[in-house]
Amino acid sequence: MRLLPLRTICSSRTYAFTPEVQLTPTAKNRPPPANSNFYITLLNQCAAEKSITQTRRVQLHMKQTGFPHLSLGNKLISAYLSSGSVDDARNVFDDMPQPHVVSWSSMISSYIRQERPQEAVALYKRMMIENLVPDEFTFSSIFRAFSDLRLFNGGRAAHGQSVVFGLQAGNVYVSSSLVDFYAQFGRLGEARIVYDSVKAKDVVLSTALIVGHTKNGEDRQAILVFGEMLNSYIQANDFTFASVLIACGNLKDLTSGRLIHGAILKSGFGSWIAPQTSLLSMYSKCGLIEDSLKVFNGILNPNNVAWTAIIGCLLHSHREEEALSMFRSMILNSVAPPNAFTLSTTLSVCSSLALFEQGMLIHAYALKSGLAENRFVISALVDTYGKCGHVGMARMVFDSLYAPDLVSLNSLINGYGQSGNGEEAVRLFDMTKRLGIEPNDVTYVNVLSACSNSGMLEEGRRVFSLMFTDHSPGPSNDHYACMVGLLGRSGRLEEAEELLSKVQKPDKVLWRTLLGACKIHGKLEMAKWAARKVLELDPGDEGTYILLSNIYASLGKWKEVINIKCLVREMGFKKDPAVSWIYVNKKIHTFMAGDQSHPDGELIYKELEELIEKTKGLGYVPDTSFVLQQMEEFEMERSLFYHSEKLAVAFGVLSSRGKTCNTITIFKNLRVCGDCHNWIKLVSKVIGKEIIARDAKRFHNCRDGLCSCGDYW
DNA sequence: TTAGGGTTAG
Repeated sequence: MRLLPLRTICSSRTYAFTPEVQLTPTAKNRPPPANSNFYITLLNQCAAEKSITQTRRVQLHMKQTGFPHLSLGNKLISAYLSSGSVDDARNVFDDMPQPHVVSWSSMISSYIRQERPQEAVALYKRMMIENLVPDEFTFSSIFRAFSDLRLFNGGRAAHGQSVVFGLQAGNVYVSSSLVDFYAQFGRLGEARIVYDSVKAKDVVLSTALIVGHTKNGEDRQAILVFGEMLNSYIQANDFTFASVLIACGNLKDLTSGRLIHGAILKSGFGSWIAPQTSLLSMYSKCGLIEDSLKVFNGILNPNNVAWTAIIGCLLHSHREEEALSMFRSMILNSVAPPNAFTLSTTLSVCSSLALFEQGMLIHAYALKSGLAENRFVISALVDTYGKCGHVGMARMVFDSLYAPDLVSLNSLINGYGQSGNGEEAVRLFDMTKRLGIEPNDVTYVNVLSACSNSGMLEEGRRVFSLMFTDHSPGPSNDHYACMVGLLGRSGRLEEAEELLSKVQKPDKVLWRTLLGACKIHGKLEMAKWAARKVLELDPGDEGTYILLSNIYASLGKWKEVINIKCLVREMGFKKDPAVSWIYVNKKIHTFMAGDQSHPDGELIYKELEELIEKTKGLGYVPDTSFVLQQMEEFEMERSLFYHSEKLAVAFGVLSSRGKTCNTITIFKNLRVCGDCHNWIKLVSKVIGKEIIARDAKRFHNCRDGLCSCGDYW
């Protein structure tokens, strides 16, 4: 027997196993011959199974067998698009001499689904250039691309084309999409014309108009369209119910909301997730958070939309602790992981309670899950860090933005303002236009408040004057209130009053701001006048009574204080008691004035006495003008010593002793008292640590006897 | 073709 040369054997093995062989088949290894029907069946299967790999294999097989695969190009495109690979589909599409119109429209709608509107519009324009006739599916998707890209004229031109091709009037698919397009640009008039042009309206078209109205703040109109729809015997679906409930919530129209809740149950949508989510939001907006929780607990498998909704509801109902535990439950129990919506909402909870560590944990989660680049998450982080007194961290997150964002910028300006760094706030404001951002109302409120917090009168005046030249439509009452506050705090009460007189319709906030300034400077007559103005606008404004009584108290006019207190009691008002709190060992410890309920009460009072003695050694003199009740001088001092913020600081000092932490952070629900402020500054010097006091308005970072607010707040 | 949840101030 003749042996084959070794090299030949090797090469034959190589031949059999390398992929090149499969691409250049010989008669022996050629795959079985196939016809169109065979590949059509295969491609249908690939599409049904949504498999990119299988579709690629079939395409490869076609090439190997020499089958003209582009003859089934439209089928291939369809299989790739079903599998979610728009790029593979595009490769086939580009190789085809004349793709079918269905392939054009499928490509366009897939680009839109994948949030690639630019490519969708480019394909649509190519259709126009090549004189192709789009079908109804092309039009029903292309308007979304134009609205996503904020290209109103492009969309309107496409509307014209759809009319020319006879595909708009009478077509609910095209018209629904068009109604949505016009509504996205706030053009409800045009949306209504399109809606009216369709004789045989359906549920989708009606829902599109309802949504259009709610998105543009026309909630009453939305409910009217819903009624029109029902009168035309069009049955609402889950989308419709979910949308119209938004309108009820915005209007706080509980009667309609409840009626619709009943209708949802009757029509069998009671267990559908979108209407349920809308229902819980509606109840929360109507102030019925318990009902929201009831609806949420009835959802079998809440998705991340429902979880986010309930977290937001709890936040808006000021039940932040529960909102956070809901977030924890979501992480532990839900199959749906938190998304950017969830994170920004939960960060807002952290921001509201100034929970720095929780905020950092969510930041870490965002980084790990790839959500740290979402603009909502970023701006929520900037806000949270700023409100936690860590404006440096806020700046770091802001600087990580590729393109600066208006909301983040506003949050950062606010962060600087609250921490007493008005100069940086103004510097950022001056950079705004250079960053390509147009400041809005919030920007001006924040920068003016920052000036007010830092006593920057001239800068405040300059910024305010810019509002008349650079900002249309000029300052609003809120901006005037900032300016009145700034002038008032600087002691220029007459000027503040003069500015106020220029406001066409001053609201109670403006008058109350003037009243607040009068309190700082003990201007009783002007205070009485401002208080009268507030009460003319809102006779039940309890804050005004309290402010006025505080002014009398600081001037020692105890008879008037008692009169007001009686009046307030008769009117049934209850003043929010001052509460301070501190986080120690992952627990919140709250204190009220003279509070003895803490388990470590004795130790805390002992610590407090010692701190008071030590600060007296540094020059602390109790300032009894901050006592708001008539009592003997000695009693006044004692009452000052047991203010809630002092107790919280004493507990903080006690708990941090021997530990490495260099900062003690306390919180107070109202403004920090002036005497406590002086005392806390001195305590920071005594213990050699920073004390951060966050009150209702701002941060006080006290270090070495000085405060970041420069004693101006 | 239509839908529910998100960030800033007051």
